[in-house]
Amino acid sequence: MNDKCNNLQSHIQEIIRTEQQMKYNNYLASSYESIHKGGRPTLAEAPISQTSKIYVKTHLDDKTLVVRDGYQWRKYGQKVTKDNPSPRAYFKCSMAPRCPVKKKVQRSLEDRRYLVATYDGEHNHDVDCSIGRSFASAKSSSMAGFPSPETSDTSRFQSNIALNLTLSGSSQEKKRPSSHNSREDYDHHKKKMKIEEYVSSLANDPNFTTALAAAVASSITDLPKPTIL
DNA sequence: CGTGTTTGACCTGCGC
DNA sequence: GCGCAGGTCAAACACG
Repeated sequence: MNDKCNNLQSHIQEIIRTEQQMKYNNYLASSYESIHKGGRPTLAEAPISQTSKIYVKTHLDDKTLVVRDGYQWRKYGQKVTKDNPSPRAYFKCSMAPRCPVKKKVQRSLEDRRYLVATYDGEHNHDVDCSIGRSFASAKSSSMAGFPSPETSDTSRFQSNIALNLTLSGSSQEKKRPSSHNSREDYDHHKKKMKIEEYVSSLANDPNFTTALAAAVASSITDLPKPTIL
């Protein structure tokens, strides 16, 4: 057990170094953005619990601008903005008829592998699917069920991980009722393939393994969670 | 047929 | 007042 703890501790040191590297990368991205947004309130100035921003890693050739966060969104517009050649997509929360939450999704100018999702407002309802709940619980200890305001790079980092965990519970999969026989088998197979794909991508995702290791470590020991300065 | 997406038009706020 | 850019609307369209 002690050996395992020692291994974990040394692994956590690596994790912290990795996070610091990520923090630096994210800092570059946000600095670039604030410079180019001119006049836009800085994130620290933005009202807490009203606006938050998360970064989601995607494939470069993925043009869907879809950020799967456990909620159901309806796209209502798309624009190409002046400071970023990638189109910005506008979404409204469609899980509740009167939910005021909106989000904007645009590929990061600094690092085009990342989508930047900006959330506006607060949900007046819960996530009603199991995946959504797992999304919320994945963030449970330090975050609410909704992406927290971007007050630190840690939150952005954690949001990124949480989002990757929700991939199989997208709106695209939620509504088809189960049918029978070959159709059911086909759907099941398809779902299985998808899950395997996600699991494989998670396994290869250093962010995920990092967070997993930290969670395991903190549950075994009383080590504080890694923090970013 | 219901639901979600696309996309051009329109609205609004801001700087000059 | 004008022009620009971001945000929103809504008709047309696609899809299951």
